[in-house]
Amino acid sequence: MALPAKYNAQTTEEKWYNYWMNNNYFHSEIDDREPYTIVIPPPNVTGVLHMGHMLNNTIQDILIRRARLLGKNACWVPGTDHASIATEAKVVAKLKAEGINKEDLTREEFLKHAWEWTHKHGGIILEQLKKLGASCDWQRTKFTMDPEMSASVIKVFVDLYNKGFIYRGYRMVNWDPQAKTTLSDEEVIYKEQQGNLYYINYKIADSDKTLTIATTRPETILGDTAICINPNDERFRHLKGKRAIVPICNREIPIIEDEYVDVDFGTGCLKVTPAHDENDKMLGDKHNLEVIDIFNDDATLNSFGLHYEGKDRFTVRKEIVEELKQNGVLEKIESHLNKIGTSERTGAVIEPKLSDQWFLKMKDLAQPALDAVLNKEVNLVPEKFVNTYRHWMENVRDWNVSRQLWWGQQIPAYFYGDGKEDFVVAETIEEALKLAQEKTNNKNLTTTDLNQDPDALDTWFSSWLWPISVFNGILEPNNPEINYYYPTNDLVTAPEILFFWVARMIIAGYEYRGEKPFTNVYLTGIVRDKQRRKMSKSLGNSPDPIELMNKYGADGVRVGMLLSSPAGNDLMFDEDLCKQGSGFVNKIWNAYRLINGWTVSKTKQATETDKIAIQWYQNKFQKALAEIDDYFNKYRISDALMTSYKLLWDDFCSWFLEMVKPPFGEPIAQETFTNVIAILENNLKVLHPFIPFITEEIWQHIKTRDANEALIIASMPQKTAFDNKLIKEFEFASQVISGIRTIRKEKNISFKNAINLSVINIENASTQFDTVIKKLGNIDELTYTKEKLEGALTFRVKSNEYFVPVSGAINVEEEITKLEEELKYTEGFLKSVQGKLKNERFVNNAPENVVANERKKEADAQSKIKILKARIKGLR
RNA sequence: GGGCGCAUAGCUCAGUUGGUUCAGAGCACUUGGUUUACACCCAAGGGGUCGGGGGUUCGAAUCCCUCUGCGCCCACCA
Repeated sequence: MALPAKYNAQTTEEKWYNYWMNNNYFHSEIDDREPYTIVIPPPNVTGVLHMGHMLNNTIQDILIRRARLLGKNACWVPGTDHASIATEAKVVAKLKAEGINKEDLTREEFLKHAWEWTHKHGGIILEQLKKLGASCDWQRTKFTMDPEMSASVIKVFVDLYNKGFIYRGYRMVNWDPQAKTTLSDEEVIYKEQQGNLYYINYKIADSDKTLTIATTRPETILGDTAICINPNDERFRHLKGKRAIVPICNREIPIIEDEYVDVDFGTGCLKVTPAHDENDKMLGDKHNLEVIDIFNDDATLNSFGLHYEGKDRFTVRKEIVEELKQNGVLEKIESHLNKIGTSERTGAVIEPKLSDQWFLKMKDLAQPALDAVLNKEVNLVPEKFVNTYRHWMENVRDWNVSRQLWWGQQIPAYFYGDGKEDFVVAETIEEALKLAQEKTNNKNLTTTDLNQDPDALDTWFSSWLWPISVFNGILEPNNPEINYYYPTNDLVTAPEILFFWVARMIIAGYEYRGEKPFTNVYLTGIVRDKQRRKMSKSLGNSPDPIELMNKYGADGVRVGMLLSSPAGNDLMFDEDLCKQGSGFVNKIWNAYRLINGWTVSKTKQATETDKIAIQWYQNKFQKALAEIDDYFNKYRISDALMTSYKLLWDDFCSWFLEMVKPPFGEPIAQETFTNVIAILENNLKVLHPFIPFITEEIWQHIKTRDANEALIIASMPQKTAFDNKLIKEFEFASQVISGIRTIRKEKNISFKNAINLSVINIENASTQFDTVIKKLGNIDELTYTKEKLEGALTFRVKSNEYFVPVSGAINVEEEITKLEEELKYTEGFLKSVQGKLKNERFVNNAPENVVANERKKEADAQSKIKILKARIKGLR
């Protein structure tokens, strides 16, 4: 059947994706085979595909398709994350645009809007992944707020509370004044910012003296409840036991002493604001200081802000500096570089704030997860992340799991009174009531007396269960699915979420399954542009993946993504790489067009060239297969692709096909053709994980197979031993062919003109590739001789000398110069080898085989020099 | 401030436990080639003091020290 000259990626890719889907090839069910499981890092439900997803999911699809071809029961579970803060922010913004304030809605009303939004915009990203070719088991698609997923989260919260791991604490937390919620430490991004250090004079009570403090946040002086000095600081001995007066509000505060204060920083006097700084809180607790919170939830000042009440903190900073200046208490302003925390989601500057929140004790839970990585039950790839992981786990801090949001799992804590301890934790309100009745000894308590904590749980508190909950392993810990598919095999994700997610999944795995959640964690790099900038929406430097796939085909983009992304290293994305990818697809297409165009003869015998070519390629293929296998074991996917790429392009197309290609107009022997097809099929299998569409297209086009089996579910070629000697001999022959080509080029001898070739075979090179040399070099007669051929062009491969007799004079001077250059090089080489051998310490200390090798090199060089000298002499 | 990592060709990167004249790949570049699959092609080439300096060793891109320049993670200096 004739093939179109141009491969149409668009229509072909859509065709085969539908075919795979219709035949249910992505779906996995429990059977006798060994399972191979990957759970997708669930993207935000309302997100759209970006280049990071492309890289990530390309790798996952390669792994899953390869496992499928290797005969495993491959199961790739897809799904999405409710992304509480990000999604809620989007919904709030959308409502605002419609003139609706979240504050004016009830929780139920707001959630209705949120679900509408989710249903409208959710899952787009999963559809986009299909275009990439992702062979996920879509029947298993999960969402972190599916009923049983949420129920798992609630069950785990209650369980951890009952085990004493979860507690409620009044603590300094990271407050995002824009989203009006707390954040975990990991959600705070520190940025360097050029700010100022303000020096402010405080009056000392009952004295006309002052003291000067330095602060970066002058607006917080209204919340000051002490001044702290170092007890060892001689300069401030006179301040001991005194009191100071806060400017503007004229409040009298104590001067306390603590060695925490750095004598060398600022003025050595520290103002203490326990409500708005973690260290100040520590000092406050230690010295029993009053706590004055001066901010509202949106970081405007409250009534403690006096005449600044209602104004934003940054506005107040400017205005208060003015006022201090006018009052003459502003000593000076210095420029100061400091780090400020910002919200990962909203970008707002974080305000440390004291509030009641829920925390998870991490220390004990983290231990098995730390051990698992250290003793390699769980492998991090690349390994350098082990150190980072260990450091974090050894210093892990308690996890603030509550968020002042509505979108997410509501915390199953029920309050029945105003006291700090007047609450119970239970999976349902009925159970809560029972517990509350017991706790209060009040049988008259009803559900209307119970108020559920309005806060929702951190998104990561649901996603840390992902590898378990997608198989319903929390609610039904003994169901067959979880027992079969868990632990999963590989996790492919970005290093940015190593702590957010990966570490916590390992923790949850050990706590709830007593077992690791996955064996290998492959951490991909960050996708950057050519200027090394991280690709992001705000910079506008990220190409649209869908457009890329429209332009280069999904196969082309997959290859493009991989061509330069070793694990853990950032990937400098360059659209040209996709072009190279589609070029590769085109190359395969054309190779098949060639083969498909041959006429096959049942009577014609396979030629000697055919036979040796097939024998060589089969060995070469096995060698490549072993290499590819090794690369996959090391998660060096790009290298595995490059090996497959060169195998197809160089070995298969440039060498093999050229060898077996029948002369123009002639048919190919049936036997040879059958072998060519088998070899092509093996290549398609190897390439399928990388470029699934073009390979399936060609596979399906070949009509010679027995069963109507799809490539996606075929079996990888069996690995066998290979003859490395044969491969080496071919390399030698290919160098002879290169030599002929060079001569042709230098002397302007067209390939169409056949030439003769004579050889003095000192290396005793094998003759089995002679017909190949004749065919690819267009050699008429290939003869072996003992005598050099005068007046012929010459070249050498190792120590063999090749002669091409030509009519017309050769340039003797040119020949001599060439020979002399080679002689000089060889003599230099010999000298360096002999230098080594003359060195007694080398001969005595180096291993025997190394010395023997040097001796062989010496002998080879000596004989080569002899030949070269004779040759030069002959020419003169 | 603490910890980890990187520096090899114009670009992106390989280079196992020191041992072939070990300096390599892909892309890019130069030159030549198209009636017979592919110019998204074929062939032949050029190109690096392995960041600087010192040391260990018979021998260093590889091990040690140091300097320089980057990157990442963690951390409560107002």
